[in-house]
Amino acid sequence: MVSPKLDEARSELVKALEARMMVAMVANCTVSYSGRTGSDMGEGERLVILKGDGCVLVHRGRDYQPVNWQPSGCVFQTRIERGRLVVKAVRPSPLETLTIEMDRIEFLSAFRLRDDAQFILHSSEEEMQKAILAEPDLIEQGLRVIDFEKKVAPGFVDVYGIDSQGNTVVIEIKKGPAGAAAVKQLVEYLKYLSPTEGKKLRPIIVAPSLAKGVLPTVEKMKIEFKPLTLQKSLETLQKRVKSDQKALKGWLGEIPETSNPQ
Amino acid sequence: MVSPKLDEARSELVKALEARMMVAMVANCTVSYSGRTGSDMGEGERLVILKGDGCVLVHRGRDYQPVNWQPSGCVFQTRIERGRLVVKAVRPSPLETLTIEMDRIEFLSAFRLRDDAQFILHSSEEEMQKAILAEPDLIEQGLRVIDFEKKVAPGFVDVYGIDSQGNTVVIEIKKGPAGAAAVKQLVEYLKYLSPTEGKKLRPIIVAPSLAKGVLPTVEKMKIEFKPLTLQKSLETLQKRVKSDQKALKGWLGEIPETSNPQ
DNA sequence: GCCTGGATATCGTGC
DNA sequence: GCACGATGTCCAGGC
Repeated sequence: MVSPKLDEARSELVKALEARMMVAMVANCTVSYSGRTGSDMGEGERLVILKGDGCVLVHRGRDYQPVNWQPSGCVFQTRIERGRLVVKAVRPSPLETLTIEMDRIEFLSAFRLRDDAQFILHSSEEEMQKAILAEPDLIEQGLRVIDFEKKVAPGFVDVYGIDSQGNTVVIEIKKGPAGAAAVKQLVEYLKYLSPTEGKKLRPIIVAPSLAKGVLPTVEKMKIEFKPLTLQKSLETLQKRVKSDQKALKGWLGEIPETSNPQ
Repeated sequence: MVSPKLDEARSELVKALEARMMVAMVANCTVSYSGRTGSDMGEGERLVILKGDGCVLVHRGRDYQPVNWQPSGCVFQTRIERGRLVVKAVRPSPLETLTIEMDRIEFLSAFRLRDDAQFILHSSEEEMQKAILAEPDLIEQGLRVIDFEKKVAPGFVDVYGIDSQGNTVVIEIKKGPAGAAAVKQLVEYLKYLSPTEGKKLRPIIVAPSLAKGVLPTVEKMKIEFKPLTLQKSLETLQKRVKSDQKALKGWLGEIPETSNPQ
């Protein structure tokens, strides 16, 4: 619908929302929010999106973030008042209300999206951990991994192992520059771990780099730093997949054309 | 444009992006992201939004958040390859790439949004702080505020003052239930502050309530708790505005019809 | 339900 | 550019 009248737009909107379709509209409007805090915005043209699960987005001409929004689970009300189409989205808990008042609708479109695909996020810290588990030599020659996500009092040790000399190795992984928080966390874990009799406890931070201020602390606490990037981890896992496929070839006599992750 | 051919869609897209217009399209597509981490998503219909400032949003049929996105400042590339319209959005720093491959476009629309309005957010914690600065008696009789957002080693003290007995008062404000983090933050600040000779240091948490588990810590650390809601703060500020207006009336001989905050 | 920790967090501010 | 704090953070997982 291009430039519909307000009552036409309203009936289309109601129909679409009842059918749980997605609605996108471009309209001149004001927007106000009241709930955990409040906001107000005067007249202007915006892209308004209402989804079938009861969420709302109001986008301006720029910025990735919506200027106003409402999460899933809202109840919608529409009415026409003083020459304006008013759309309210009320979220029950916490109680908050988004009110959009439109006086000129450039455009309205409703559609249903057929979409069964899975979204797969390659969480970087997890990939780094997988790479270390698959190839402990990434950290150092002779390291053997004993456990991972090992529970200690305040949380979980990322990787827990023993080096070639029999010392206990405790690894904290960070995907970005390791900051004070990471160091503090590792130090905290050390309080609850003891080395084998006559051996050492070797805390190691694995990350692409160390943040600026933490070097003194790291040295003082005798924490080692082993640089490892996400890139390198992914390469290692890739190689690993290939060598697994070779092994499969020996086993089954063929290599699958395409791998099917997840 | 409804159900355009890929090359028609591409030329319209290029034209719109060059004119820095916003483009919204509904298309069957795959999306992959590579950068700080990575993601992949198979075939499905989605709403794709490209804005004039170089940001991208990919929305599915539900959820407030986009499934994939790219912030402002991206460079767009488009090409047709193996019967698919490929749109790449590259962000230079940090280097990350979002790739959308579309094989069927249901719908494409380009528009320019005229929007000069200001967005006004009534940030709650700030309002509470303003209320305390305007009316220190909200906390207790005789409190005088010395400073706010006062810099101490790990951060900023929300409000810093002296009570009627000459003791130093350190206030941490929370708009919601004050949890362990708030208490820890306040305790941290105390390390870097000393009371006047012969006087006490009084740490106070100001919030609508205390979170469940923190009462023991609060008592142990001798932290005081003063309940204050956003509502009460706003009322106080409102009254303040009115009394300012009365003062103005005495001064100028009139009251403005509507206040114009911000 | 409350609380804790992670995020492709984003975004602003100070250095 | 980097580090740090605030966010209507949102969101999942645990208790």
